[in-house]
Amino acid sequence: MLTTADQNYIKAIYRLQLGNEAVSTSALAAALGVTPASVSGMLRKLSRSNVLIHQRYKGVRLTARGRLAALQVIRRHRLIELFLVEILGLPWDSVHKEAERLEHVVSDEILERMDVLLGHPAVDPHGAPIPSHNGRIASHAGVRLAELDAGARGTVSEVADHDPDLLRYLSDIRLTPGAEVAVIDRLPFDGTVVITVSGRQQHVSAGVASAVWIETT
Amino acid sequence: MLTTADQNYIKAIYRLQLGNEAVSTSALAAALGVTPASVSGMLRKLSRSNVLIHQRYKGVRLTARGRLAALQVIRRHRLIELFLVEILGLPWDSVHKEAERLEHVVSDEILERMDVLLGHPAVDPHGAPIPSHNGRIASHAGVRLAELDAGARGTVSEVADHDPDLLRYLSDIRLTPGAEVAVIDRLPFDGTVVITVSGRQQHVSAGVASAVWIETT
DNA sequence: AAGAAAAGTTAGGATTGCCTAATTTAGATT
DNA sequence: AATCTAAATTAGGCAATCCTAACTTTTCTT
Ligand SMILES: [Mn+2]
Ligand SMILES: [Mn+2]
Ligand SMILES: [Mn+2]
Ligand SMILES: [Mn+2]
Repeated sequence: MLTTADQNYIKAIYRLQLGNEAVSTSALAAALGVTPASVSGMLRKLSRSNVLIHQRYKGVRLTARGRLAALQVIRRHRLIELFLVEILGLPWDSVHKEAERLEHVVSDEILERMDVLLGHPAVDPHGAPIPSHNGRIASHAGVRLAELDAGARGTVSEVADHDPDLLRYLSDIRLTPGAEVAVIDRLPFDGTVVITVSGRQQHVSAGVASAVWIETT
Repeated sequence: MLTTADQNYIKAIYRLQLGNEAVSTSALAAALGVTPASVSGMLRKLSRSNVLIHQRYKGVRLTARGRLAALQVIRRHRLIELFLVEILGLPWDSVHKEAERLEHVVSDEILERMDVLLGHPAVDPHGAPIPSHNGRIASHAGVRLAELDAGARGTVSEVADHDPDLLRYLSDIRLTPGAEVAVIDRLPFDGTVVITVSGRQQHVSAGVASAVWIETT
């Protein structure tokens, strides 16, 4: 059985591996908030349970089993987030942290009930796709707002979910999944993007703009 | 901070301590499914954090702090059970085990939302009172069905929540909290109780009858 | 290509919570 | 009061997961 720590490591590797290159020990350590030494130890242990392949000094990759395990944890995480927002009415900026704990303890039966109650939803509160039971996941359609040029328009498909402050700010300026956005201009010197969202014109910093994905229309 | 193990120990001591005598190491070990040696170790640790007082070879008692902590965990447990039954629609015989894990990881914010959504309920799905925030709890009104004599009548106030098989059986025969019961007879030789519940006459064994509490009318 | 810097691993240790086996204490029996 | 038994405790270990410090390997710079 995979422990909570195992699941967190596997999930972090999955996220860092998008693009499919091997994940470095230090990147993992940074993502998990532990020391590189701890990561080395855990990787040795996890490779024994065949969820990943670790090449000493070269990095780590999930196996098919590891990838499935990661997607199942992500499914739990995202369903729980949506449940907390939709059914319990928690603010969307706080549910990520909650789901980070609950994803390891909610039973399959409870998760199934949540899924049914939510009507088999396709995306979480931040617009991220919810993987299916067997690890199928919709591919990420969308470009970072930071990469769009003046004249582009589209719909917000997803926003980064980690930072509560950022999420509250995005709520404030209506830059949430589903919102219609038009890019008016991009300032060349610092990447600030000038946009129109729900009728209003806004300036968003390059940092914020790279935390928002747009599906162009 | 109290760990999951700490909380389970404290809760078990609270339950065994009803009546207020000190709880023995072996009783605790049996309740928690660990060895007496493990209990001795944990008691030493817990007494350092002032939730209980352990007199070597004499037994253990919760302090006021420990009692409050126990009641807060019990509050979580019971609210979660009710939430799982009422909102998620899980069967009442399965929620105890789920709550046993979730009680340690659900945040105060989530718990508060559950409480509101459920309308500040007074009892859990098995009829057990839900302690308040600050550790106030309704006293247990009711006598075991096993102790009633022919002619007695009343309402089921609570049933034992641990055994799923027993709970399914009680559901089957309608002997659930709120049900009206009349005692027709009690067989002297083995304690079997003959009752009427929702129009039907039933024989229940002494074991079952001692798992059901009745508030007599 | 040599040396320095960065990245990664190993060694050794802490903590938590459990175990078994050995020992000690309390309480009951004679 | 001595002895036996049952209960409880201590001693010594193990697995998981983290840490710091020391060492090794890879990569970058010159
Ligand atoms: Mn999230
Ligand atoms: Mn997590
Ligand atoms: Mn229960
Ligand atoms: Mn528990």
